[in-house]
Amino acid sequence: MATKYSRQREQIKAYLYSCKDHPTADNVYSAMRRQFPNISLGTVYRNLTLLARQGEITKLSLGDGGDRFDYDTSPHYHFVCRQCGSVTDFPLAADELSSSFTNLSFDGKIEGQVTYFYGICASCLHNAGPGEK
Amino acid sequence: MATKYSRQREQIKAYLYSCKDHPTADNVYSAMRRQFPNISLGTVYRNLTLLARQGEITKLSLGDGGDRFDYDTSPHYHFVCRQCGSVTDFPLAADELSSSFTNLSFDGKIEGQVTYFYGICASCLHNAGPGEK
DNA sequence: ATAAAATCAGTAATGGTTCCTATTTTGGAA
DNA sequence: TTCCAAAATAGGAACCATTACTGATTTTAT
Repeated sequence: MATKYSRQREQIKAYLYSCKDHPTADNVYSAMRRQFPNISLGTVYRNLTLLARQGEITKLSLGDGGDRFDYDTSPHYHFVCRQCGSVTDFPLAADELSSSFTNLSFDGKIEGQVTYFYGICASCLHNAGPGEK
Repeated sequence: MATKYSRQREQIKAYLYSCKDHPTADNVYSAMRRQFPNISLGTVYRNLTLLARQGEITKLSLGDGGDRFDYDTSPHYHFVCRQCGSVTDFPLAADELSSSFTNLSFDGKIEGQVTYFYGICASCLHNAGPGEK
């Protein structure tokens, strides 16, 4: 259970911290193969899961496609483009949403909330103009 | 493109409308096999997808496990129990949350929002008391 | 140095979902 | 009614993301 050092995990973390986007496990795998040609996809998954469990990164389950991973663990929201699939940070302060439900009649223990927005991103909106695909 | 009648789809819809929980495609498949022993899982998926596209039901993608389907298409939220996996309606009026983000500086087209809550449901909380599994 | 524990690469297995094909059902028109 | 094209079906293969298993390798405390 004690976590030992591993070059692979170190690089995975470094890669995530260098990313503005929100890569999938497969994106990370592709990037890692440049440095570790023999790295296994399982290794990528294991380390992403471990890092997420330790709170060093966040795992995003945004419906379609694979899960994504975010180096930014501060509370914030995301926007998913229905057309190109891109995931970007959403400029809405996290607690603008999450504050209102403190005293409602719910009998279970509320631990958290998942919220994301979807639609068409700016880039796809502009490219759609003159009828191109 | 014109939708034709089908007994299977009719029964799938009837089953969903009789459900208080939020069954998965496989739940629906199991239920349908009682009436159509040879029904195909593909048929269930195709019809659930069709009904969702036509707005007669709602498809819920709540992270873990398979998608779920809800006969109630009115805007409302859900609570997912992290322990038993149950999905229940969440007693928070939908527009208490969804109103705040009209005039923020976002350049894309916002079409919708996905929000759900997670934690431990009342039943799991109570059963966990005396140390049983 | 050494040995236990953690991690690894490689690969098989899983679960949920979609896709394909030949056959059957539906619904409008002859 | 009967005929026909479109839509739907059952069955099964294929697909994708993820997890599980294995025996070899690396890390780290002694």
